[in-house]
Amino acid sequence: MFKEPSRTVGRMNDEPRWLTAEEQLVWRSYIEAATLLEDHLDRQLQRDAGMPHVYYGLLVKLAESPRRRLRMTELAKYAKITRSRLSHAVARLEKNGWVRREDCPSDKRGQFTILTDEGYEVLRRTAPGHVNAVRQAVFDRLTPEQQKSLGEIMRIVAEGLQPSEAGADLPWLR
Amino acid sequence: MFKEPSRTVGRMNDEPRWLTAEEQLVWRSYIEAATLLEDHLDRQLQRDAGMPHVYYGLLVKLAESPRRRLRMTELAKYAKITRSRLSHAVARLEKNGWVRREDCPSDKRGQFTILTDEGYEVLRRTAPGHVNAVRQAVFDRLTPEQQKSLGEIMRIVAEGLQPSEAGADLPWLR
DNA sequence: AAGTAGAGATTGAGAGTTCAAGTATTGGAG
DNA sequence: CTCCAATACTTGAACTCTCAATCTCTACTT
Repeated sequence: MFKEPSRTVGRMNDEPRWLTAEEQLVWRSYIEAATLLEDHLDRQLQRDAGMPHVYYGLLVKLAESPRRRLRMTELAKYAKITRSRLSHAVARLEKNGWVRREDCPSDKRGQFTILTDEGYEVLRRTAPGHVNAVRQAVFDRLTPEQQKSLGEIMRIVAEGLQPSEAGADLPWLR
Repeated sequence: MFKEPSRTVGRMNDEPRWLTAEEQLVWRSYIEAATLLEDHLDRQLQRDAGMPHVYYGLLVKLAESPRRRLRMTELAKYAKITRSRLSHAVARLEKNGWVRREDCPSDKRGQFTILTDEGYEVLRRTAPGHVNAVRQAVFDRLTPEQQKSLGEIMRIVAEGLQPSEAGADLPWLR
């Protein structure tokens, strides 16, 4: 990405393992596609649903949850965002009337975020357009094998970046 | 993602083509990995280099360019970001002394962004850490086949989202 | 029964991004 | 040569995100 791999022989090698030419191409493709895609979906949803992609994702998670509600921390975990970011997001969605908060009865610190009927309606109205955008940008262009492959690859990458559930209490084993 | 595919037979079908269960899993994995990864790299670079991932990418593009300079529009195109975003970004990088501007002699509207020695130095110092982060998060976890596959897939997706160069003037052929 | 470390969530300020509108310049068309 | 649509880039305001507090409440621990 920035230097040639060193051909150093016969001595300690502190040289970082630079990306090979092929790896660079892969990485570049990834960055470009990810940037363009997120950008594309953000614009699509901003235009058609009045919110960025992340916010849409939050509503989807809520819609899929029992009683259309989730605790903040849970929602944050599912959406892979920080609690702080979620707080701001929910504040905004609440202002839109798409979501409302409710105190958790069993834990006074806790808050539920609940998808309102209005929020559900927004989702119902805009989901088709969004699915269509995703299809056009991704699935319609890939063979079934590539789709499967993409799933496996991204699952691996995601797992590597999570505070892994299993064995989380046995940090010395990681 | 939100509804079951309809089994409608024998009439016009306006029903959007919802994602199948497998497609949903793929998409979910993609979103999660992409979110976690961008987040991870942003944090890593913010900590070690004092800038977000996109800004780092800009410096890299400049470093790779002849005379370490690029026209704004060009740089924006390479980095897949809008000119507006780039303007703000360059303003910030300029304030850091990592980049400077120069007027284009042949086109008075034009501006070059030029990587300063100081900017180059930041890159030299922080590149190893960044490459390492990328390796750890991505390449070290994937087989060579998966790496190749990822490259092909993302190249396809990226191409689909670009204002395709070739035939751009023959929109009816697209 | 306090005392306290930690969990759940929010806040505000600063940094980054978007969108629409702005300025300046260029390359033709007539 | 004049006009003007298109290009190159910038700007400001509104919005979003991050980071470091902060606040409240819970669950121990002693």
